[in-house]
Amino acid sequence: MEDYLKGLNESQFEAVTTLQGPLMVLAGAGSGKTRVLTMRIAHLITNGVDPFNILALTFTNKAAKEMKERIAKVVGQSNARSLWMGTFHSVFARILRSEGHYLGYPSNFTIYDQQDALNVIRKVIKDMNIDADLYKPKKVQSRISTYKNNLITVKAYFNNPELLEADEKANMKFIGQIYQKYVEQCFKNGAMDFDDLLLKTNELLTRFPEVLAKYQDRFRYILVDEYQDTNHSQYLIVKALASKFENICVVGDDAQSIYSFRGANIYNILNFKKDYPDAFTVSLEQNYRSTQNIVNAANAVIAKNLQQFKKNVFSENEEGEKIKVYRSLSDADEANFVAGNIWETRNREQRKYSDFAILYRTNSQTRAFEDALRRKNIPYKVYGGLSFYQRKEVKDLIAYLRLLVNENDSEALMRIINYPTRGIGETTQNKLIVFADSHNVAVSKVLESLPMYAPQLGFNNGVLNKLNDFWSMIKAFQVLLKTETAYSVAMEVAKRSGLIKFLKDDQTPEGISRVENVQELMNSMQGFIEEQMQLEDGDPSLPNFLENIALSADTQNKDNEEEMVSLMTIHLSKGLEFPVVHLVGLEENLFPSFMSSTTREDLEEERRLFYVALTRAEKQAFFSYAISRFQWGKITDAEPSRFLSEIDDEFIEFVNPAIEKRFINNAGITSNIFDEHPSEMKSFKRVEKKTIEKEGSKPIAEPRKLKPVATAKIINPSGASSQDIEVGDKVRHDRFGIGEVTFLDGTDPQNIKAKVVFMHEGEKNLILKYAKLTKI
DNA sequence: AACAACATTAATGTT
DNA sequence: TAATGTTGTT
Repeated sequence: MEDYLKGLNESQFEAVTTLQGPLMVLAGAGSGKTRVLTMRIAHLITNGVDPFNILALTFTNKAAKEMKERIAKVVGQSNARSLWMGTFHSVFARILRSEGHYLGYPSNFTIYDQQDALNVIRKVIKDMNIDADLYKPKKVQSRISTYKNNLITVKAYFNNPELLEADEKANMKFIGQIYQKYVEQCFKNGAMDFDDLLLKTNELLTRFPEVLAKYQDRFRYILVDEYQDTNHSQYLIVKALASKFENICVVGDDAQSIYSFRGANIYNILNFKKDYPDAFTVSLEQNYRSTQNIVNAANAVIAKNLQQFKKNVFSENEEGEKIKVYRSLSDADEANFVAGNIWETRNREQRKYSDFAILYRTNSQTRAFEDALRRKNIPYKVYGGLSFYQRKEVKDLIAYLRLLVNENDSEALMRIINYPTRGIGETTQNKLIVFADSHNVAVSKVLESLPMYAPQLGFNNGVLNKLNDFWSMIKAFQVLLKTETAYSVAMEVAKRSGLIKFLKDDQTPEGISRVENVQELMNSMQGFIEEQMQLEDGDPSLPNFLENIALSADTQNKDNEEEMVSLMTIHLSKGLEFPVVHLVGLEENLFPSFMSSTTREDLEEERRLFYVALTRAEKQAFFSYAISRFQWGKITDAEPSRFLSEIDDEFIEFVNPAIEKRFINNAGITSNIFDEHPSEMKSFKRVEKKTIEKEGSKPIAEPRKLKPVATAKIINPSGASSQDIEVGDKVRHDRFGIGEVTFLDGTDPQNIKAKVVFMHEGEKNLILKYAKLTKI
């Protein structure tokens, strides 16, 4: 037996060695899925399959890269290299580059990311002169995305009475026209958005049988990772390609389908057996990652979902500790607890900071944790968020580079035609666009033949010269591109366009960081080029670099070496594991998200998300929630997430820091359910809310007990005036009006909370720093 | 054209 | 609140 097959359990072995025909591998969390996938590919190659004939589709670029490395270790570099492995988007972008001419696309088409696409949509809506309040660009964009993912082209849309009617009813009757104009604009620009990469691939394979045959023949063995998160468009591509040999292996876990907002269709995996009646199914049910307690708790929650395969995920690891649940007063409080707990646990158990992760539902929760960690001098790293390549200054430079590669990209052109400012103003720009539109040519074509168009454009000589200068500059860059490396061209662009100088003129900290970001872009480019040069079939060209950054959001590599706590959204954490996980913000309307509380499907997805989060933990998990949270610019009350009540008591334990108990008692809230009757937790949701509201709005009987923990200074953000505030003071608030301070809490002057009973608005928890109270 | 003041919106998740 | 877009002023 081959070495790599040793140590596989029975079902893993089956999944790895069943090479022919359709196969579905249901891989529970932590069941060694990646190992199975890599070993399976290695096994294919060892058994004489040419790597050239294998297509492996992953969910992220990172996953592809890691897997490739692992495969290379088994079958050698050269074998691994000729594999086709990558995300749907990157693999089919590559195919479209060589086959796009069938559809009228140039091979150098630009890939628009979400933001680029949104900008185009904004302009389309503006040009149509329709009510921008009704047609929110983001909403329109997600509509269009849904259509594309379901292969509803513009034509199909207008031929579909149901859709037309639905949009009319939704007061969105212009959607179709916006869709049409958007598609036309992208095509004119020689650009595809993310959804196009899949949609156009489908079009290519459907309309041109010879192309389909070519790739069917090429991809004799197809593997799809994270199959539960594929959308309809992806499903059809896979189906078409696999229909000849039917050597299709899909791997996934229906319990971890968390991307329906992006069009993922869980029925792709649930119905796999219908698509391939002969399919063989293997379930990987043993979890090697987590303690029994964690696995059981996760199972308890996911069991509430109706739509799923029956599985029995189990662990034979140690039983492990119960999951500790912390209740806190505010988001800041929660963050302080988590930071403190990480510090203590690290010391107590001799752990590294990199053993810890803080997982949250929304990116906006990051800030509080960053603050708390920084105060305690705990090193941390935030993953995701605004990616480096989304920053304005970086996008500006990239726009130049894009324009060099694809002149037709009018988006890029207009972005930089007057940036840095070179006297080509709004009026001139508008005239250019209108003219180009009405003559049905790209803006670049107008600039290209400026002398010819000049009489009709009616620009004065000054403007003409400026336009000429700009375009000659771009042309000069293009010439450079033929002889120089991408890096030196970019350097030249940055300097000669005046971009660097423009940025350097701004000596504020933000300005300086912008210059650094541009430098960083250059560095990453240099790194990319070096990496590509080392590859036998590498491609260090500028177009390839641009494609790479367009399709990779996961640019931040997880530095395992670094001693840092990881902060990320649950979505981002999929596929990762950490010894200790803090799952935070477990509140109704946050997790589950307020957007998801309406339909059962949405709620089930939130539950799967919870399942994913909890199963990231190897040894210990901590839950936390706050009873009030600062969001949308004000403090809102919150109640614990329903998911907490879905876990049996035997797996969790409620703990609260002493200081908080004091607060609760002092405040006259008789909510001691956490301390004295843990067995009543099942009903705490209803009980607690009522208790707080009822007790909180009562006039406080014994004001003396409410002696302030601290006398706080009102910290006015402007710093202009600050005054002392104490319990009993009458205060005025911008929005809530006049009220009386009934309680103060907190020792850190930056973070003092006040309970104020307002005359009309009732009781509010306020953080002094933000509340801008005036003493009266 | 550049800047400042003002107004609005946002914050489920991402290839 | 913070980030972004819009309008107004010079």
